[in-house]
Amino acid sequence: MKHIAESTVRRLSLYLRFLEEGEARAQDTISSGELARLGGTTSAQVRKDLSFFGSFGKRGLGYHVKDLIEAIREILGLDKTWPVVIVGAGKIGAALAQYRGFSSRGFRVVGVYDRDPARIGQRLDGLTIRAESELERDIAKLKAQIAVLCVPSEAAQVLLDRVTKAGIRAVLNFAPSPLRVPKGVALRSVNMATELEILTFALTNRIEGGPR
Amino acid sequence: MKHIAESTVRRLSLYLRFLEEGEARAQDTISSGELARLGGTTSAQVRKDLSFFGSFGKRGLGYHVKDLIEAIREILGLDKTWPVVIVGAGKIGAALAQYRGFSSRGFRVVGVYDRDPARIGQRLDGLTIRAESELERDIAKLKAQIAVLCVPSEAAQVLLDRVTKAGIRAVLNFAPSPLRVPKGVALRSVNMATELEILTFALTNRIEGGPR
DNA sequence: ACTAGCTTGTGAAGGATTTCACAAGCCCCC
DNA sequence: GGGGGCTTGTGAAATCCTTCACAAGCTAGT
Repeated sequence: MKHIAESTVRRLSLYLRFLEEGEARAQDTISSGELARLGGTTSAQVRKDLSFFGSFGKRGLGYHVKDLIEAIREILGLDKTWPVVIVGAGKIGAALAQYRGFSSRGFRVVGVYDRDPARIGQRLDGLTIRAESELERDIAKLKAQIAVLCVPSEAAQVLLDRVTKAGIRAVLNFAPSPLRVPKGVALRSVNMATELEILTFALTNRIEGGPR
Repeated sequence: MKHIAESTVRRLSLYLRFLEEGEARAQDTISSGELARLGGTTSAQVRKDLSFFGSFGKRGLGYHVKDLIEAIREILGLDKTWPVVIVGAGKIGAALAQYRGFSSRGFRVVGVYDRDPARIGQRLDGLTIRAESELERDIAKLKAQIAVLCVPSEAAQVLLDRVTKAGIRAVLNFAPSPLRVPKGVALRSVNMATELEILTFALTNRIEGGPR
């Protein structure tokens, strides 16, 4: 397959949300124009995004909501349930472990890990915080391929190396430090300070409308 | 000033982190090549990014670490302290209110707000959770221009409208719903599910190396 | 069956961002 | 004071992404 831009994947995720809302309202079909309006983009963009993966619409009618939901779920890999482990049960890790928005989208948090003995054994929702030393065994046993890293910067690279060796293929990192991943492992980093800094840049430089 | 790409601002924030680490190690100068290696980009990219704002280096030598730190801080607007209000004291809001990574970068959380009477009055670090009804008065009094929105989707637009009316000029949103902002207000949204979905897309489509 | 009115899918154009490549400048050493 | 070895700053080229614009196709109504 041709290379797909990250911006395209991000928009597909967004369209999926609108489609699911439409489905909940018993909406039958939707046009590229309506999806565009909801997502703050153009109808051509919506059609182009979808066209990378096939042709899902009917000319004159638009897209059948249920069919398009199914198609995008499959494109994004959401047609199955993904077990996710959360590494680090501090404030952020604990918050994410209990975040409802994951389960509704096909993700299931199957383990939360920490190195602090004071935290091990505590319960978060239906999960018990486990010792970091169990990570390797659990990842293999649970066949988890996705890890969310919520540990301090100093510990991030070591833990990333450990989980990738144990079989993790994708990592969402919240530590504000650059990480190296082995080839074949996908990494995304979310840096809260950077997000705020993009905002202060906009404020400082008075850009009309600001970034999106 | 010419329009600056968001990707450029994001990288500047990253360079700043590396420069601060260099400063902590008493490093005196740094080349675009070294910054590029740390940030996973190219030296030409680093130089181009900086060139939009001026010329900060010395040929043959590189950039003076302290000077460049100061320059980038000024570009990003980090040469002052920004008061930030957090709206919503659920799991994510509470975690962010106590997040250390903000204060070290010039942000100061000056208020945390919730509508739930059970939460109002509870303490988070040095802050007391306050009633949402106090938002307008406090934003004016504290001259806060930045708000972090950590409320459920249904409440997000209403609260965004309220805080922008009260003087907020930039919003970092964690609710997974699209928001409309008045002109002149900057908005960024972080959607945890979308981040994971970009990863499952990469896993499903076996893209070499995956997204960054 | 034909027409009017939409809407898709997609090449081509346009715009934005990244990479290339090199002249110009600085430091250090001899 | 001059030369060698680096490194910056920046136009130009290349690549990537978005928007344009239109032929083709579907539905509904008559």
